[in-house]
Amino acid sequence: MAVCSMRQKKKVEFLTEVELEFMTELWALGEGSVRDVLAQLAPERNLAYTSAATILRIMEQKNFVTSEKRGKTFVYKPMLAKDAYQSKTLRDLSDKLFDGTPATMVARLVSDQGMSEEALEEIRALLDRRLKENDN
Amino acid sequence: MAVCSMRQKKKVEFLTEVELEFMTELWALGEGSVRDVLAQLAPERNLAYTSAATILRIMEQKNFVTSEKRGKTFVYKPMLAKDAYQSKTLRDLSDKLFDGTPATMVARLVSDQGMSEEALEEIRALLDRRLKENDN
DNA sequence: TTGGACATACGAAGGTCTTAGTATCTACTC
DNA sequence: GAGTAGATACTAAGACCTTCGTATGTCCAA
Repeated sequence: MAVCSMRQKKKVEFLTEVELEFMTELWALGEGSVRDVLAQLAPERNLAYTSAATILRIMEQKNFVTSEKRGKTFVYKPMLAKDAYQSKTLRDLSDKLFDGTPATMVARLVSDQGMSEEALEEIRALLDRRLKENDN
Repeated sequence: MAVCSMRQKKKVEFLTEVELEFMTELWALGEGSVRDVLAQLAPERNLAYTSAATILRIMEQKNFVTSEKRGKTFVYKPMLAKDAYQSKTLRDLSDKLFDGTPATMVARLVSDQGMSEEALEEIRALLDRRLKENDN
């Protein structure tokens, strides 16, 4: 039955829904215990302590976090920077839903409503900087 | 046991991995039968005909596609435009991984490698157009 | 009308994910 | 040393996903 979990033949690449929720708190905190993470969640989340502990333990098995015993409790720390995970996720999404052309993705973002004029300006500034770099 | 599948209390929002794979082919084809979709998949995919049929039937239950009997076979058609699904997905990703600020997302896309100079130029042009519109 | 080719419907196996209960461990206190 | 509080480990239930086999249905030709 539970033959899996021991070794992972296929490298686990992406966080599940709940794992992302937890990782988001860890990214914000830098590191934290089960209780720390739990405290960050919305009050209406109502997740049992043992559930949170299980989730973090699994995340460690998947090498998304490391743990360090401090006193009698484990403190968990992300092994994956948020930036890096963002990039990885975008690459994946681009491949699967945007024909592998990230430009289409940006185009969709920019042409959709929901971006302020400042945000758009900011992005253009970024692009200009980037294009200038490439000239060198 | 199988209490589910009959009615769906929670509206299904996103395609699963395989559903996205199928939907991608349907978007490309416009519409198609089980056999049509199967033919579009990579040869090494080796998916049984009945599996493909099951997947499409489930997608219909979830209202991702509609079917129409033509002769003795069903022809399936997307109920969701690719554009719309792209937008929806980006919004979701922005909320979950980019603190709800799409600009961060574009920034990450643009600063990561993997975008050609042409693509960058193209996006800048798009932005310029967009910003000009806003001025009116 | 019977057989064959091809289609759909259903059920089930095996996997992962989420959640939480129960058991166990550890350290401190009285 | 026994008890208690708080932590971790284990097990399991229930939901959903992917895949496919088997059963059933339909149409056409000989």
